[in-house]
Amino acid sequence: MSRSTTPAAGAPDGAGPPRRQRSDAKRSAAALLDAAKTAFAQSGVDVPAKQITDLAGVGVGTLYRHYPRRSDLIVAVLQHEIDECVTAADELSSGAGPRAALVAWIGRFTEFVGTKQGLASALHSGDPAYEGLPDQLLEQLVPALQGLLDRAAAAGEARDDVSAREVLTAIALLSQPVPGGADGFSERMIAIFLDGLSVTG
Amino acid sequence: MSRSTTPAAGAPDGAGPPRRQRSDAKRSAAALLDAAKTAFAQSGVDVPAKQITDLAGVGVGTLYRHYPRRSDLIVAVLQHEIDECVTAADELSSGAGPRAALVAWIGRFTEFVGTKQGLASALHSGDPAYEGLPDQLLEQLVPALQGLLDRAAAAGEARDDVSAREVLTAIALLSQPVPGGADGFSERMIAIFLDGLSVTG
Amino acid sequence: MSRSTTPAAGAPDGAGPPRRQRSDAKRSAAALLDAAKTAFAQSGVDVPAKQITDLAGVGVGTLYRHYPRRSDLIVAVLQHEIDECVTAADELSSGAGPRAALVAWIGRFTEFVGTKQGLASALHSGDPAYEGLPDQLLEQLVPALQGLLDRAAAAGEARDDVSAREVLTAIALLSQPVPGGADGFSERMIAIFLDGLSVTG
Amino acid sequence: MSRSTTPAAGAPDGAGPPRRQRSDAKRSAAALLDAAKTAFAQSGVDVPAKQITDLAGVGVGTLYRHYPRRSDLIVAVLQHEIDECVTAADELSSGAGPRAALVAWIGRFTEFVGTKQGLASALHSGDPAYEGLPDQLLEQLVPALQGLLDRAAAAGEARDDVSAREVLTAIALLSQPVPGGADGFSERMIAIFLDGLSVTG
DNA sequence: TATGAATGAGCCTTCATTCAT
DNA sequence: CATGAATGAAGGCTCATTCAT
Repeated sequence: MSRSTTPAAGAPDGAGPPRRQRSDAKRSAAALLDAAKTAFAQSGVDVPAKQITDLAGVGVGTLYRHYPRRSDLIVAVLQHEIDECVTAADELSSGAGPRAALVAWIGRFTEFVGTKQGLASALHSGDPAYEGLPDQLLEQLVPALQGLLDRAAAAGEARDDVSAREVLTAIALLSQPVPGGADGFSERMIAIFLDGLSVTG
Repeated sequence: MSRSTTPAAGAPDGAGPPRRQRSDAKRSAAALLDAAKTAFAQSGVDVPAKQITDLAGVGVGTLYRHYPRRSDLIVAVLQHEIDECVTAADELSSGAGPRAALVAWIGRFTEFVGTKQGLASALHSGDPAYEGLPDQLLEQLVPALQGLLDRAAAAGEARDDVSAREVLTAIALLSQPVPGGADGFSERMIAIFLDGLSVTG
Repeated sequence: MSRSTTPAAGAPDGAGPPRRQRSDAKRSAAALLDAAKTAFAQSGVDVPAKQITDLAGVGVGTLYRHYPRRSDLIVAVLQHEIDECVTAADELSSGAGPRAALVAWIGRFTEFVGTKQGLASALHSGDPAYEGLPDQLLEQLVPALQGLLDRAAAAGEARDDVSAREVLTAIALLSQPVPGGADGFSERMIAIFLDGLSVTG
Repeated sequence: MSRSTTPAAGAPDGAGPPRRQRSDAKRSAAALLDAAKTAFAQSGVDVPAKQITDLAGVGVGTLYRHYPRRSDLIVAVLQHEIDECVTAADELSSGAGPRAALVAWIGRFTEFVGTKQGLASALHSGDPAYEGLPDQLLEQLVPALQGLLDRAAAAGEARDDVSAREVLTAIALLSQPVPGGADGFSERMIAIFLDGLSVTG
């Protein structure tokens, strides 16, 4: 009734691709997901929405259409990566030896967690939108690790009084990137932890 | 030479309101430090300044006088606790056995880190104000742990190819509170890590 | 001359999805009109377009095709009801006695206005799109009332120094629903007003 | 932690008064009240906050400090005027004759309502913030009118089966400014209504 | 020195409007 | 013709920071 918006915004960019090709909404959603992943990694979960949309090459409105709340975006990003991680476990479990497979997968997981810095803290922010989220995500990874862990335990190469879930959490913590951390810090600390995990005595 | 150096203990105040007269700026600074510690713990480092000043019972202006930048406050809070932690190490080192002392101090440290959640992420935020800060703080703790670690290594109870600094960092990570974490999660994971640390083979 | 003017009732449609084929644009326009009437009543004239289109079961684009500006929709809604009101006057004028017919029609009009709450304020919003609109709409009702009013005046049952237009406006105002209004408030106040109108002295 | 606001905004306006004189918060609140009154009258209750603050010569923040919610401002504006209206009643009641006083006060009230257009609709918006507000405001005016009404009734100049509250509401409705309204429209319609009110038969 | 009112930049979010399909 | 995804301007609101008192 009152909005007197200027008729059109005109072309925002002479150069870019021929834009707005009704590129099947999915394109936008995916681009946003990707942009968010990058933006979150660079600037944390509180990164301004504008930064994400610019990176994705879409308007803010599009972000809100696909991910009404910030948490929706965060969840989507996490879920997307978790999926990849689970897949990796399947592939690894049918390959190398018990210990090797365990180590390999943990390496993959470490990599994943390493780029998720801020995300974790968002999950614990108390925002009701994340209610049970960490748990839910973690549960998807538990089976992946459990299999590998069982094989190792069966081979006498791992203690059996620790749950896959706990190991997962511990590894996740040790995978956090640290400022003055020399290269391979995470890997070496995780190795020590795994050593402790092998102390079956 | 007879003028008392004490800054006018009996300032004239007949007129004005009974305002907090010359109430030693230090009082404010301390109150703010305390309030910040609490506020940070409750709401993270991004807690609104107002919340801190309200808690401290001072005006915002006072916060800015004592701690011009948010980082100044964060640093102060951390430094304050680090000091207490270092002191504890001194006391412990001259008490129990090598391993016991090590474990005890790490327990103390764990406790400290456990309540600092958000602070850590602030340090890694990339903000130039924290340039080298984590390092600097860590360095103060290194000597504290190194002594305990050396004693343990000398007694054959710890590998010697890991620096005190690395152990400190690893423990700090494992001390992070986790959401679904059962009681004693941190302690148990740290125990496993220490087990790995004892694997001198 | 043998070609049927009916626009291809049997359009080829073998391929595409069973889309609403040539579903008479009128259907959409009508559905929108109806939806708008409801939406306006519920949420005022500023109700988001989306809400109207959802209610009508059409896409936003369709709304803009039929009613480019919000005012077009508002005008259409009002016009639609005015028409019904005028029709009612015709029927009533040839029925009951002077006073009874007048009262009856005003009752009908009251009902109409009562559900138009927000619309009125839109008309007075200063938006050039409504320039002269209220006048135009009002003019259509004037004849309807004038006849009834004249009959009453002729019978000495109404003063004659007030125009049908003014009466119409006054009644419209008194018909506005009021919050704490007891049932029949409008009716009773209008009755008082009509009493005043009868004071021919 | 992240806000990198440019240090200062500099002087927004070379010409204006020497600004920011700590002019006793009340000054701001009053200026805002006044500006709001004007802005509401000109552009309705939904007028952008910026428009109000510009008019008041203060920053947006100041608006939110004094009136956190839009409704707070609306209520304040209304209350302010109600007060003046009530005061007027006191003065009038001890002056002219019964009917004259009644008419005079209603004139005053009409004036008040006439400039409140949009406000009324805000009160009926269903926003919980206005819960009971109209009632509350109305109740303050009821005693003012009741006295005048009683005097008139006692003098046989007004029917007694209508409450002051109802009269108040009816008058308020008739006082609404109408677009094509000739000068004195409200007054004349109200006069007719009052005539009806005098029909004691 | 302390206070807290004022400021305004910046971010979030909604929604009118366009336009590719 | 209809659809609904995309866009981006507009406005709400918060909160860091300054500065008059």
